[in-house]
Amino acid sequence: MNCWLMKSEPDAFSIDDLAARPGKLEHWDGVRNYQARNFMREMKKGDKVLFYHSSCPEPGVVGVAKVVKEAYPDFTAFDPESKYFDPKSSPDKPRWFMVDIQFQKKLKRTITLAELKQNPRLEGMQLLRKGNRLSVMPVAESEFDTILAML
DNA sequence: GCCAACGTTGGC
DNA sequence: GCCAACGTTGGC
Repeated sequence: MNCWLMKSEPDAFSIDDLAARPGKLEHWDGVRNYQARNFMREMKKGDKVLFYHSSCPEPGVVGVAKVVKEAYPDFTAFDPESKYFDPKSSPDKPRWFMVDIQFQKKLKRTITLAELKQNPRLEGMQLLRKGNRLSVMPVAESEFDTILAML
């Protein structure tokens, strides 16, 4: 069992949007970064995901989801109408992948980035590294538990 | 809106 | 393979 953190801009797709989806399911399309893609390909069914809101007034962890479908080709890359279209990706040779996640819970409040930074137990977290821009990244299980215990 | 950090592209 | 230019991310 691995743990992950996935970022989303709440204006584009928030934890409430996930909770409102039929079956509370969503395919995580649009990742166009190789490192993030590689992490998604490592994800296993049942892995836990921290849902993080970025680029907003109060960035931080807002909920928990789980992986319900392992990596498969991101079909938005094949669609010329999509903003995620990539002519270098094709159904025979897909370059980009996505996973499906399912809503588990919304936290009673946002555990803010500022709080995470103040917690000495989270010092090593990839999210807190300077200049970090990955939208998908691994989280140690101890860090995952530490964060949820901050509620 | 600013800016630091990082990834990607493309000329050489 | 190097590196400058450019685009994007994301906190503030």
